[in-house]
Amino acid sequence: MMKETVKKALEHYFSYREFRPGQREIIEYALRGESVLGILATGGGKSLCYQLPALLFPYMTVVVSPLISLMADQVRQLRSKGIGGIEYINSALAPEEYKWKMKKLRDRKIKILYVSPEKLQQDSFMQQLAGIPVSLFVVDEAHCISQWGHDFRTDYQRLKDCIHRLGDPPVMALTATATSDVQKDICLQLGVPAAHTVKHSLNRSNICYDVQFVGDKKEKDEVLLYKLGSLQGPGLVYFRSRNGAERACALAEQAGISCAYYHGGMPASDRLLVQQQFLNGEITLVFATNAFGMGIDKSDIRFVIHYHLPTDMESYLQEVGRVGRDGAPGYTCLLYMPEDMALPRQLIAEEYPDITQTRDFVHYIAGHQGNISTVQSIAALEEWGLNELHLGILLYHMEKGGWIRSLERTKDGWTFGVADRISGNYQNLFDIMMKRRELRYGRLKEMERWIESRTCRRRQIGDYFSQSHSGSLASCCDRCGIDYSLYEVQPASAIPHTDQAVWDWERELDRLLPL
DNA sequence: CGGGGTAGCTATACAGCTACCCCGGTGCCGTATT
Repeated sequence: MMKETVKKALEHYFSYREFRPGQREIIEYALRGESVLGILATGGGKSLCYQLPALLFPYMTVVVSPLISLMADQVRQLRSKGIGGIEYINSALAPEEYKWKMKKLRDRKIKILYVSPEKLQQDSFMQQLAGIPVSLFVVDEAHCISQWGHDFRTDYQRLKDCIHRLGDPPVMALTATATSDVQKDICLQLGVPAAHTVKHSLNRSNICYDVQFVGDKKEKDEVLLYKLGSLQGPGLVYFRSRNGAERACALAEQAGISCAYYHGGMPASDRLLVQQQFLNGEITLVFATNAFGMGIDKSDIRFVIHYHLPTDMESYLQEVGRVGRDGAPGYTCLLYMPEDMALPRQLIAEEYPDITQTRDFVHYIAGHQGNISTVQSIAALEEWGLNELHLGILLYHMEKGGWIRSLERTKDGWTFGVADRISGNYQNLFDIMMKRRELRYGRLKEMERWIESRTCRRRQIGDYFSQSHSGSLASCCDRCGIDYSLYEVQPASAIPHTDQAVWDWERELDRLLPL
């Protein structure tokens, strides 16, 4: 009977007749009122997993989403299907809009509510939300809990209390990538039994993994330009610096290629424009930092090139995973020289405060025992040289250690209560952060090992996810051999490469001297 | 950490050297009276 209803809803709301692999299983957990962790490859229809049960449940479904733009997209998509009662609440709302939506919330007229993890840490908001019955608590892009929660956006590690305040509704965590460590972290943080995990093979058999070793920056630029000229688009080139993305974009423009760049330092309107143009096919090439990613729902990306290294394999796999979602062959290439390790290493190093900063800040806090205290971000920068991120990390660990409580963000800083008796042992606090940093260096090292390994790259990725990945549809990787003609604009046989033969000499040789 | 840019040096001026400094990612977050 239940099955009948679900099928009907699937057809009625989403116009699908059948579920895609994994969807039914995940939905069934939710309908039974049980928590679940769902791991579905990108483009596998993750949102449907919570949207469908949400429409069948009597009460509201709360969806935690990492990006404001992502919330807006989802709301728009559902509304376009004629589904009502879908709203998001975040800092992007105008005051009147906010008031109006809060009223709608109180009147229990919201069926699916999208919020940021930060919003859930706001006590005034939580008080209102806690008065509304909730049928399901969803964490979309749940790998953020592990990837961002420990340092970049610590509110991702604070969701458990929110769930409890909402009356412990069943939880649904969804993501496209998760190693066993990340799965453990997610389950622990959200109280999902580890056995309630629905996971499908993450092997992307249509992706080719190439790594090209270069001697210096000049050669890297040359290889990049050659690839941009020969590869079939649309394509994406990833950088770890905003400058790098802009520079390469200018270089490509000089070479007569139509393209754009994208990074977090641009005005939102420009970012949206580039994203839209790329989606519409008006631009077929984007030079981007890791800001470009989540919410880019383009299925026909044909190549992803990495000019710089990410800080770990998971980020790398997420980024290359954007290629070929339509199932057609996709080419990925990492351009690498050993010096490239310096940049991600430094990015990791910069993410944590140093020992002096930690000591001074702890001393300050220790001087306010038993009081309500506030710290302004600007003051923290002037006083202790702590940027917004460092301050957030320190407060997060102090909260965890029980030194402070009722931590809340204010307009331009933080407010919190300091415990009566705290040890003030900053060394301990510092060690915890350094342990985390070492862990991140270790993950960068894994990336280095993958690059330098002589064996099949796909197989190693499988090992990384504790799965066995072997089959590939087209070319597998540079260690197994690549048929470049699959990815180039014209088949190599039609137009022999002449002046670019430098990059292709091995293949050229093979062609001239069979066997 | 280490590459890239540049100021400063030399002292016919030039071009070329050195020493030094700079740079390096991801996103939320204000409101309020039912």
